Amino acid sequence: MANRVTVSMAQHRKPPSKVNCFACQHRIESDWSVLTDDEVSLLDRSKTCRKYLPGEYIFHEGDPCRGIYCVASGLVGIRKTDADGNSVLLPRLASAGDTLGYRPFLAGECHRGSSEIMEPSVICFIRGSAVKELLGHNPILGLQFLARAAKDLGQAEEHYFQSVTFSVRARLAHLLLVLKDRYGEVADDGTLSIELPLSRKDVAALIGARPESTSRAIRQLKEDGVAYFSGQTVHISAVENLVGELGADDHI
Amino acid sequence: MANRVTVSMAQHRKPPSKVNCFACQHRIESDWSVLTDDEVSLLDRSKTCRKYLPGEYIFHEGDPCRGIYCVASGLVGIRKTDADGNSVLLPRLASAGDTLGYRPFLAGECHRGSSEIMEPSVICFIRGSAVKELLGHNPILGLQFLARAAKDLGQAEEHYFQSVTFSVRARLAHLLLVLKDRYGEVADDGTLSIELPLSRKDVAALIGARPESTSRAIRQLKEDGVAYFSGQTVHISAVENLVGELGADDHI
DNA sequence: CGGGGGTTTGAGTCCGTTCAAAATACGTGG
DNA sequence: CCACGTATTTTGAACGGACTCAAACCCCCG
Repeated sequence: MANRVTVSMAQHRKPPSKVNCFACQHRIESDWSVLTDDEVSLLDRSKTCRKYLPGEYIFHEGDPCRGIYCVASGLVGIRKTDADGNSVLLPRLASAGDTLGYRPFLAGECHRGSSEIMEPSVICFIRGSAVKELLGHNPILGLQFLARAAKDLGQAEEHYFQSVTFSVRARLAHLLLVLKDRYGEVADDGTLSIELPLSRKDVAALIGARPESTSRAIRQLKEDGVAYFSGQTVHISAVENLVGELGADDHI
Repeated sequence: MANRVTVSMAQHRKPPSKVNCFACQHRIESDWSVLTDDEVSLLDRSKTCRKYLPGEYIFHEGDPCRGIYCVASGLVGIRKTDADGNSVLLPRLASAGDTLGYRPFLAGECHRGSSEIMEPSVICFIRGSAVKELLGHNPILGLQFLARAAKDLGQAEEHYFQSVTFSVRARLAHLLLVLKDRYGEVADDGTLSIELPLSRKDVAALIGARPESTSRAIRQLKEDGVAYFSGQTVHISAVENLVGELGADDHI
């Protein structure tokens, strides 16, 4: 039902740039769910919200980290660029309810990547002092963050492992499997279709490959009947095939 | 003073497999430094210690995570293996004072890699219930772990980035730069030499490459006068050269 | 009906892998 | 101390995947 309300609101007007933490439905299933009313109130008072459009940046590599960001709606990625201009998107997209920049904040470091808006988004910034106060006040919040960090660390190590052992094609298949949970829809005939929130270039950056290589991998998957790309949407007849791309390649 | 006692003990006999947390000199510069005496006492009572020899495993991929491990001495690596038998060492070696397996424990997951002993080691196992109790009792410990996890996450993402953008040669150079802090020694003439605690195969697994490729990269570095390998020791005349391998390749 | 960016395709090259063989190091027993 | 067998490391040649550069294509928008 809450879903329905949101949808109808979206039809009337864009999400307001000033978000109310109490009303924020994402909060209750985020790390912030453990806060008391008083603490939520502090959180609410300590934040500033802003709308962003695709291509904009929230912060840049090397910027000092003065607090953390909370995605109220939209989608944002972390981009890292090396000296030669090679650019990579870290395989950790943040959407509504996700916290952004908590890693450098907690490690006491500068931002190590630039956060780039991929879809129109509303982002809340929470002052570092408030985060510190909340962490000191409510130990459970720290444990929430800890579990989150531990999960993200596992993901990151998994991605490292895959980048070293998987081909571009397998990494693409894996990306589709991840995106299907968030952007996939099952049609009446049971086939799965995913509406990618990303351009080809960004898909490439996400799997750590050039756009050309990604394009070829896309064609291969099409030729082998695994996934059919047309524009931003992907059609998949059997998810098992995608999974098969990861494990044992094709051994009898 | 506690320092002096430990050192003189080490001169007489091998480190005892039963380690005393109070006397452990690594504790004071680890996450556990924030514990009170009572808490250290609990820690001490809740642990079991064991000696391990190279090639042994502390735990295996898929094992349930029943607690965390503390490296009293030695060196251990985390190995991940895929369906085809490809094996990779995560670029996160644990030596004396480091905590092992805290990630799956805090994320509530099974072990995602096997921890393999690289040097003769003494490892303490701390019961999960005790860790939970300590975390609930002393919020600062949670924040310590949080900062640790945040740092490790940064490292992991950096390694992902490098695996995608760097060549084998550059990754090897980077590994040397990391190992020099722990295993490097500066000779009288100012040159640096590193005694690698790893076989070639393990060096290869650490940078995510085949031994053959690693061997060729080693030869290249030798031919270009950057680093001279002979057996397990590496001689480096100018560290700047190593650093140069990372950034802008050779642009004038 | 043109631009113009993003995407795809093609050809050539480079890097890293694979497979196989030689060389070196290492431990053990004579 | 040397000889021998094994395991590790290095080398070589051939292959393959991914990258580079360049051109063609497509789609969206003016």
